[in-house]
Amino acid sequence: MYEPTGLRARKKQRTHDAIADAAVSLFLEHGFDRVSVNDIAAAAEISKPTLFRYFPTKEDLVLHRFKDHQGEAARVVRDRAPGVEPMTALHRHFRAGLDRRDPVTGLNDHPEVVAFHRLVFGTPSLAGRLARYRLEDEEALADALGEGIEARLRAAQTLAVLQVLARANWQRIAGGRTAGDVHPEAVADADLAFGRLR
Amino acid sequence: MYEPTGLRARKKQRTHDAIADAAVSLFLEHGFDRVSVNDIAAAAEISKPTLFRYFPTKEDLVLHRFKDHQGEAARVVRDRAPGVEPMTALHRHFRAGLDRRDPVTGLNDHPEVVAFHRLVFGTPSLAGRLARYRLEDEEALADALGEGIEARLRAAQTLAVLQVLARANWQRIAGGRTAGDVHPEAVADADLAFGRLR
DNA sequence: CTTACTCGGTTGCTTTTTTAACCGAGTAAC
DNA sequence: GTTACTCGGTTAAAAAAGCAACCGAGTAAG
Repeated sequence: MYEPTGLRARKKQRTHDAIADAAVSLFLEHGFDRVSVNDIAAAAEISKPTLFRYFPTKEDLVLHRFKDHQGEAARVVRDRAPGVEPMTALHRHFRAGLDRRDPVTGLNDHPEVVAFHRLVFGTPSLAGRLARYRLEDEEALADALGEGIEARLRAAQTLAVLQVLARANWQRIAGGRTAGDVHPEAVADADLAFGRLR
Repeated sequence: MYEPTGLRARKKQRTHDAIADAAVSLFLEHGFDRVSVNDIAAAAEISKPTLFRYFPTKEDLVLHRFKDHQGEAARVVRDRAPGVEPMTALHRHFRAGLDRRDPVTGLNDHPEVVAFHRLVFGTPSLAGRLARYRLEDEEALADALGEGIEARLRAAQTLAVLQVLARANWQRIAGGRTAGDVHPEAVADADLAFGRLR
């Protein structure tokens, strides 16, 4: 269990971050469709093929931030402590996300995060790909929950709930309120939603 | 007459500078012999073979600054305007160097330059290589001045004069005086030396 | 006298990056 | 309806960089 911290790995990490940072900042400034991959490569001082070696598509330049959370629900269920119900584990996990203002919960009022959110959901192709990611998440969660149609239904309902909760939080933030102000309602919403889910 | 300003060239230039800067600053801090090429490579965040791809020897990490001036005297003579005597061209060139405080004239009191000077002439292996560079300069200047033993003698005397002038200036600066203060004497010395040379 | 360092410098092999050219789809000009 | 763009994305070849292992000389310990 060793991670190579050689020059190669370090420079790769830096290149990756340089590309992602250049891309997001250009997208936020001009909009996703008005920035070409050539512009990004130039800003990051790398060539176009190199850009595509780090990110398979233009959309991934934005969506890679969600990739870290890919399959998270399934993982939470699979790694839960013995004796804990799946829905309880997911509830606690979401609650912890709220407490630490994890952007995926929608409860984060940093200007960058809000602008990033607006970028993603204001760009159809990005929102579309995000929806497809959810389908994969659903499948993975279904597998973690068991077999058959019942597991699938519960997985679909769970992810739907998570999305509604996050969206509700985000809309409140977008309305001008602070994360700290919204937090109690967000917790209450989550309690209610997960209670109903059980 | 176009210079390729692609990514490749730009990054090469940056790597070159990063290595040279890291090396000189480490040398100034700890001394030439107490810094290994491994230390320099680590500080510049490159591998050892890469370092030697940019600089053939450890000494060149310091002396590359003089390489820019390699063969300068010969060039000045060869490119002089028609009707101008070789020694006159060299005299004017040196005088111009004094006016712009070119470090090779010794008339520069920037702390970095002084420290660098002390580094070079306080390290035997470096001073030695620098002397060998002078021999090449002499040959080139001799070729520019003509053929036969006479041209060689004039070349040798000329470079000797240049070195004496620079060393005199440097010693005055090392004594604590400023470049502006020393400048008139440096000009007078040069006038005298080149007058005698003709 | 061996053993085991360190240091300047090199060698071969692999990985990464650049370059220039290309593809297919869209789109504006004439 | 062709021409000539631009854009997302790919390909092949060549340059550059990383890595590990080595060489030969020096040097200190036992």
